[in-house]
Amino acid sequence: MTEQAAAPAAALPTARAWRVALEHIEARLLAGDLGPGDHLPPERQLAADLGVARSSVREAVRVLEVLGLVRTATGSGPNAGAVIVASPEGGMSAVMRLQVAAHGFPIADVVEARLVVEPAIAAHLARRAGRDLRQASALLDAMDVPGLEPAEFLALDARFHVTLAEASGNTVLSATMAGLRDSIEGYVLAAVPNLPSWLATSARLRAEHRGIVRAIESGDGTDAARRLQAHVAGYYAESRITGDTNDTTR
Amino acid sequence: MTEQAAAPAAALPTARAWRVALEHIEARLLAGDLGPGDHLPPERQLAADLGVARSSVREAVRVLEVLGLVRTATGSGPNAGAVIVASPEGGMSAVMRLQVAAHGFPIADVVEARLVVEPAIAAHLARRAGRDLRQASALLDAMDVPGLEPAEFLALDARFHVTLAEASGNTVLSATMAGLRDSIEGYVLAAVPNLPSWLATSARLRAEHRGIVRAIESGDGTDAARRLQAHVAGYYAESRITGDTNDTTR
DNA sequence: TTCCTCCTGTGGTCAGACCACATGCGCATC
DNA sequence: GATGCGCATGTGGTCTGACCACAGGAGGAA
Repeated sequence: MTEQAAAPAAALPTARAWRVALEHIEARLLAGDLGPGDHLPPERQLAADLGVARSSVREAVRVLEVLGLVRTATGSGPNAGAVIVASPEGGMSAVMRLQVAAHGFPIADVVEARLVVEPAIAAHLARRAGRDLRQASALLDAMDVPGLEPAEFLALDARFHVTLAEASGNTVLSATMAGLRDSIEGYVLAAVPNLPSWLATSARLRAEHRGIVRAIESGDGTDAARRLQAHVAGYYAESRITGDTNDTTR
Repeated sequence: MTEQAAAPAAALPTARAWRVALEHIEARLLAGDLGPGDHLPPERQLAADLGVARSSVREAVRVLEVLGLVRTATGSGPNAGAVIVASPEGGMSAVMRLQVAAHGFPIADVVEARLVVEPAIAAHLARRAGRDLRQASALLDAMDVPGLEPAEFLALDARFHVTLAEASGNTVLSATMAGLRDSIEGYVLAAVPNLPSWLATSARLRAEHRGIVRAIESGDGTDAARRLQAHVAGYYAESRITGDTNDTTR
């Protein structure tokens, strides 16, 4: 329906100017003409080259910025301008977070996706040679500090899970995991009061984390996946996360 | 260095206007104030309310549009304006496709992500009660038509895999799968000439598809996952997909 | 009652201007 | 000749105001 771009070829409804700019940049990326570290042409020049207004170019650049493809900076010099960075975490988080906010992604689906994806990552990680779990272990040590606030603990917990995904060495998997986790961060925090006992729960989570790391290190992918599945599912069941937050904090 | 945004708290560097608009809309979404089907306020009014220029509001709306959260239309009446739609496929595809183009997502990582995610989806689907694979089966029937061009066949193949993900009933998983598949579509097509024999390969793919559906229908998640893993891995190995396309077609 | 016309409000785009900022050249000074 | 400082320059960020195309609906004319 919205795919009029794939329509025959007759009377294309005057390609929108910002899309012209976006596709121009995408084409230059695909052609290898632009790559990480390179600067986009100045907005004014790009506008002149493409025959569109600068505001249209800016809309395209804005999209690229939110998607994590470019970083913009004012001023002059090598650090100024729009630079290709290709850091996907921000973009994945943005799309998932906003889709959750707009009810395009039900919370339950995000949780379920974690239950599908994360054990698979753990199993994959267990099979992977040369894995390095020191960073993840360091986070577990940090979580053993007594007296942590739930918010602090859960922040470390989130980092732990994302770090595991990063240890897989796969940018797509880690960015996806980061997005999944970020998109429901607010809801996870809001559901803490539902827990029967924060102390008991946090202790259990810490023990489960250690067990997961141990399983991965021993190369037992099946066990790691099973433990991770139970770990994630258990917490969500206990905290009874729903979509009713309405406490946006910021 | 560029992280002056994370500075103490003093003299926050004047939040960028477009971000103000974006966060305002996100907050209204989170608060349930806006939902699918609702209209965003007119750009001019939103600009006046927030004390920013209309161009800044437009940048925010543009981001939302690319992320698949709103659909915009000119004119007047119920269908005009910016309407919340929350269709995630477009946004996921956009972020993944552009990240691949900018070398933020190596092709190998996308392929590997499929190898991790898709078998997990299949296993999850096999365990799911009330699954409906009729649509997927119909696609397989369509792929049995003799004389299909590789491009046609692969388009159906892509639809089959995405349809399987959709059958899981999980919007996050299906949108992710769609994004993964879309992001490397061009490369898959470009690698067809690498195949030793298209006829033999397509025949094998068709047989494997049937086997996968059979495994899922029989509820054997382990077998379904194993078959899907071998199916995807086998094709990529045989077609020797690389990141060297440089044939952007459009 | 029906039909047609024009008014209205919407997004889409453009043009031009100004600002804040970081750099680095070039001049004045030592 | 070496050194230090100030301003020209070019960048993104923002605002203002204008015009266009379009779709719907109100209102008048038949």
